Amino acid sequence: MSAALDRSADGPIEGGSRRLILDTAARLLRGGGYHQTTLREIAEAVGIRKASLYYHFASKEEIVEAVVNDGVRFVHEAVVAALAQASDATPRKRLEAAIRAHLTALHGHGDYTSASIKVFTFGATPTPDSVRRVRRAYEDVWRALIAELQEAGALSPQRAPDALRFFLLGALNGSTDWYRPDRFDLADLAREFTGLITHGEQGGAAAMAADLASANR
Amino acid sequence: MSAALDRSADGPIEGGSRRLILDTAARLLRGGGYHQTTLREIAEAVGIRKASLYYHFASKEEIVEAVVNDGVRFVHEAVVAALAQASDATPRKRLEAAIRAHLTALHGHGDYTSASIKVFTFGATPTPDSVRRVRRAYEDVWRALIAELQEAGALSPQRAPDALRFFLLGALNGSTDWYRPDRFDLADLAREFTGLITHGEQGGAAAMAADLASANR
DNA sequence: CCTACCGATCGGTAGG
DNA sequence: CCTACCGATCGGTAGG
Repeated sequence: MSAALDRSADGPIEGGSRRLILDTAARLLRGGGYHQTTLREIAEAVGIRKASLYYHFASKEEIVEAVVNDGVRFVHEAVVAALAQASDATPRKRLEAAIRAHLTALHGHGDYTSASIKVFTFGATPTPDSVRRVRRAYEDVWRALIAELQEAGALSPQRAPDALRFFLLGALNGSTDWYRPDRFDLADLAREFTGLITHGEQGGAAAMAADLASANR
Repeated sequence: MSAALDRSADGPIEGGSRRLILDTAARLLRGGGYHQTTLREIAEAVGIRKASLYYHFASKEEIVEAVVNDGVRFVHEAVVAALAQASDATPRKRLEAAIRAHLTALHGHGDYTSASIKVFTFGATPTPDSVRRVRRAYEDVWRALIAELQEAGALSPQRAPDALRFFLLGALNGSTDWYRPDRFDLADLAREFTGLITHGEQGGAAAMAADLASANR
């Protein structure tokens, strides 16, 4: 939570109120989406009256926007960190690290990330600009990674990068509809998914050669 | 529309009323999902009063259920038909035909199919049994196809079939979030997606050999 | 298929 | 952070 957003000096409010509201909203949005989640539910779960939410936020949309952006930023940072840590790994391993980080952020931590996926649309109102910006920034990470992997030969250069990105992110985010912690292991899933798309038209030989070249540099 | 469901003999109702309601509901559900779409909207778009909807359906849920099931059945039949027509093709071509049929049904015909994807959850009420059955029946088509392709070597037998199915169907259905007719060609997308997952750990050589063997039998 | 109506609930505001 | 209230709208029903 940034200090600029903390209004604890402005009124009858303790430190974590705003964050508590967002935590609660994230949990409910994750389950119900935009329209199903009501301000009364959020307020009741927090332990305050509904009208009190308006001391912290100007509207329902502002609450949802904050949750969604936090969720995407969290995945974004997790993937960037994983790629930085795997900067010397093979292209394949870098892809696997990015996929694992995305899946882990999506399922392993809190509710913000899942809520972000669930709230793809903001109902009748258009998607806020800030949300589009934050999403776009994260997509750029994958744009760059896919370009890198295609150059390195770990992903077939014959595949259209946009289709590849849409396909992969769609498959990863779709996991919110079927993933169950007791049934899947996130590291296993990441390995499976990486194996699924790691070979191009030329097949595994080229990718293996690329892996070796990368490991030796 | 089955004759058993046509109640045109029961009251002041013309032939296509029920179907017109479902067509309209499908269009609105596709855009807004379960909670955003209201009975008033549907009625107004049809040109009747909201209360009149209850002459044809017992509840909002019944309308949505009919749309969702019709949508899944439509994709199901399209994919089965495509596979039947490609029964002599290579495993790769069969997969591509199934993917193309799924994408075409999803984006090329009416609103039922997209509405089915959009209405993944039925709000607070649990997903109706009929919906679960219809969805499951369609998943079984992919279960069988994936098993067939893994046996034939077109998909790596090292990949967990369930993860593969979730991954692929998630990616295909996620296309409702980004697909634009003016930007993508469905046949091109199908070819891209097929190329993406068509090679296993052994790489393209094994798959190519399998294709040749299949083509020669 | 209609008019008329229902209680419940929605997001949001007034005023403290 | 509260009590009290708002108009609008929801899915659904009565009765024809």
